[in-house]
Amino acid sequence: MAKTIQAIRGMNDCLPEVSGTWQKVESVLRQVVASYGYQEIRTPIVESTDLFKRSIGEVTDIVEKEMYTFEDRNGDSLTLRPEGTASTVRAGNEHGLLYNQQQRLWYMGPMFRHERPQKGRYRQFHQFGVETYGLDGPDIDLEVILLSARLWKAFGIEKHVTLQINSLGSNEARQAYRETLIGYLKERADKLDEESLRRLESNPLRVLDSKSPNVQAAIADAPSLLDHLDEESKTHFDNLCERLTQAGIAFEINPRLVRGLDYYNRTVFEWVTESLGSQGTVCAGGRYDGLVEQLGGKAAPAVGFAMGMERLVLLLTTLNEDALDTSSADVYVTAMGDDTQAYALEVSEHLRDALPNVRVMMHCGGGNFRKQLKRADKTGASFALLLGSQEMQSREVAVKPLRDGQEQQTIAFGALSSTIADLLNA
RNA sequence: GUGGGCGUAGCUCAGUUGGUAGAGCCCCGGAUUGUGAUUCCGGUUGUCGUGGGUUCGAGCCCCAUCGUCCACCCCA
Repeated sequence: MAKTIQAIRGMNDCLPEVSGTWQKVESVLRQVVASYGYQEIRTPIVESTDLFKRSIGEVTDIVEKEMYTFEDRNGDSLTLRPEGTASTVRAGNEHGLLYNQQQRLWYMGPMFRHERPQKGRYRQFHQFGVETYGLDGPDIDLEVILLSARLWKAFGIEKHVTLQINSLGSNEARQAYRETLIGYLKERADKLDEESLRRLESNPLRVLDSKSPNVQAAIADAPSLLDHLDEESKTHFDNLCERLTQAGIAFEINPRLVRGLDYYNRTVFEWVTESLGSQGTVCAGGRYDGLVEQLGGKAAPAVGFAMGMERLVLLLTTLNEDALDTSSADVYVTAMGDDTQAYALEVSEHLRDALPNVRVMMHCGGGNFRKQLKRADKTGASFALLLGSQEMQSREVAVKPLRDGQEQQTIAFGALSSTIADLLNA
């Protein structure tokens, strides 16, 4: 045998046993965003490397060591997109969608980051995201969070996710706070671990959510970001919290919640679950009012979020194992004898004409009824149609239920589609 | 990038102090050539991840390497 070739590390095949779940997830996502009037935007998977350097931030891990960057044949540096927001803003600017306009957009597709694979973390992964532009009030922050909350309900997992929110304030206020925090941390440098000392230089706000109990104990009384907000951001945040409460959305204010991408300001939020191991953030987002201008457009406020679809699917399948529907047919058509083939085909095509949403699979490969019914059973079909010379001569069809104790019945060809429709709905 | 666990049949896994490879599932055939899922009988499944080393002899011990899973880190 020739040597086999494997998929690239961290890039997974989506096999039939889960592809049905993915399709369901995708259709629920589309339906919910449509119900809020959001429109889809599709952008290329490959972008100019500079786009991500300028938006995500030069010194972030994503840009420094996780991007799939390569040189095009003409020498340009290209990158497989590691996230969706930068591309959306780039496309919006390029086509004038963001110039003095309000936009409510969504996207869905594969993203690429060269990380060590782990549960809920892969090198090619999929994000579903929502981005809004031209709206600066807390009302749109609320809408975006409300939309995400509706998604959990639609998937029936609202009990397994919790909302955490925070405000990063204006860029100026955050800068000032950053200096204060660095001062505080440096005073306690002897109590910090190596990891935190490194972060002190690269991203001091990240020290706040260190997992080390020793570090947490040492910084228990660290100054809070929320006490250092500028007036406008504080009003914005208080207003959002109030509206969330009015809307009946439970949330937890987490002053240590910071985002890993540089472009965020003011509102940030995360939906977190306990059921996924260490990659527990299933959806995260916030406001990024400076990015549109930073990428060359006319300044426009923006809020959005992104959701990890692998994490969502993982959550759905671990919480609800028997919800997996791997059946491939509703009706399985069997035929015995060579001269019945044409009749079986006629029956199958007739059903597909009359009932386009019913999955009709016709047996191929011959064999006796016993063998054909074994196949029928394996597809998960609810009914088998048995077509032999008797049925063909009388223009009838034997309908055999496979999933419950119902009796087999023989009906006229003309009554077939309506009978099948009734049986499947019952 | 760092650490730990695991790599044996298509799948899930046994495999004793080192003595030449096993079970269940799946698949195929039959009991039953016009009736599945249940039952019974029979059968096929292998570069033991890869490469080296130790040994009379390695699935087992040693080294390297690749893959995979989990955690750190990072993030959705």
